[in-house]
Amino acid sequence: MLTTPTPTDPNDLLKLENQLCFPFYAVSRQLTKTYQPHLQALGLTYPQYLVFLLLWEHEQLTVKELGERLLLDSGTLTPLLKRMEQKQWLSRRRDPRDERSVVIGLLPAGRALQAQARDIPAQMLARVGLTLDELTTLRTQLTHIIKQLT
Amino acid sequence: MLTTPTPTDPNDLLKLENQLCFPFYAVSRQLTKTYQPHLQALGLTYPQYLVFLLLWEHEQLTVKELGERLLLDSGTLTPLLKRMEQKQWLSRRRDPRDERSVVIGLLPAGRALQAQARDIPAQMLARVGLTLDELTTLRTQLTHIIKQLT
DNA sequence: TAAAAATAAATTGTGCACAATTAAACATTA
DNA sequence: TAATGTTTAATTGTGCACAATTTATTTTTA
Repeated sequence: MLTTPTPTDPNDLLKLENQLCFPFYAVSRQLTKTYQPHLQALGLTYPQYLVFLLLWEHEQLTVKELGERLLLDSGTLTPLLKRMEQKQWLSRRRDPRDERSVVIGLLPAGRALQAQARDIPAQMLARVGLTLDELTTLRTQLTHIIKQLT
Repeated sequence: MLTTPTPTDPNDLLKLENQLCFPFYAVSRQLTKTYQPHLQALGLTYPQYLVFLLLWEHEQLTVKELGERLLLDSGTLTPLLKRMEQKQWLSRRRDPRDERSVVIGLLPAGRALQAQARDIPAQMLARVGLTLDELTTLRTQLTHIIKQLT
């Protein structure tokens, strides 16, 4: 045998179908598009929805804390939060005890959106067609990859 | 027993940690960041790299075909391809047999990049720390989700 | 405590992503 | 074949993402 056992083209790894990362990139964008109609009804974007998920749970968080949890920096968050502030959904003020920090606080109009968002997760789950088990397993794997890369 | 068997807060589904989609969103962005140093060395962005993966394999594709494979529309592709054209990596010309279509063709400078990109997939694979088996299984699942959502 | 280092946001500039609209070419059909 | 409808890109406008730099504040250290 002079040929290799599996005569693989060395360029096979550079084909789109063999990429690991493209499926992640594609799924992420398709998921965001699937959220679109639900979120549009509330007048918010997907990243803004993520900010609300945290604020509905915590009421108050600094920009730094939001950034750590969402893996976003101030270059992304500052303009995004300013847009949300303009809609009276949240407040932005310097922490008096540390003027470097900006504290983001949930306002009544923002709190009121939670009720309207309540059914979104279940509707999304139905749409992707995964069982709760599959979803949990997948989430564990993804969380592990995130930890690996961060 | 007056309480439910598993007394779950109805708002639990609206917590970030219980989201399906955030991990996808986060993994996708972290992966792109991990590509960054490799791609920067070649002077290209991640979406531009994806275009090259297709052109290295097919030499010529219409904007429509690129869009179908990458799930991107002309609003994204047209300016991206114009930037790649400016770097002499590819050509853009109308199809003489159907003037509606624009054919993207690989140019020598673009073809030459393939050699420099050859090691990127293996380095990325090592970086994410998945076995080839895990990767294959994951890719199958993701491809299924994409089909489900598209 | 004065100088140096570190931290937190904001700013600047580039490049996607995508919805919505427009324009041109082609196909269909009345 | 003229009118209608469809297809393909390009355009316009908004909102992320992120690298790199800047500014203000706080902490550390000499």
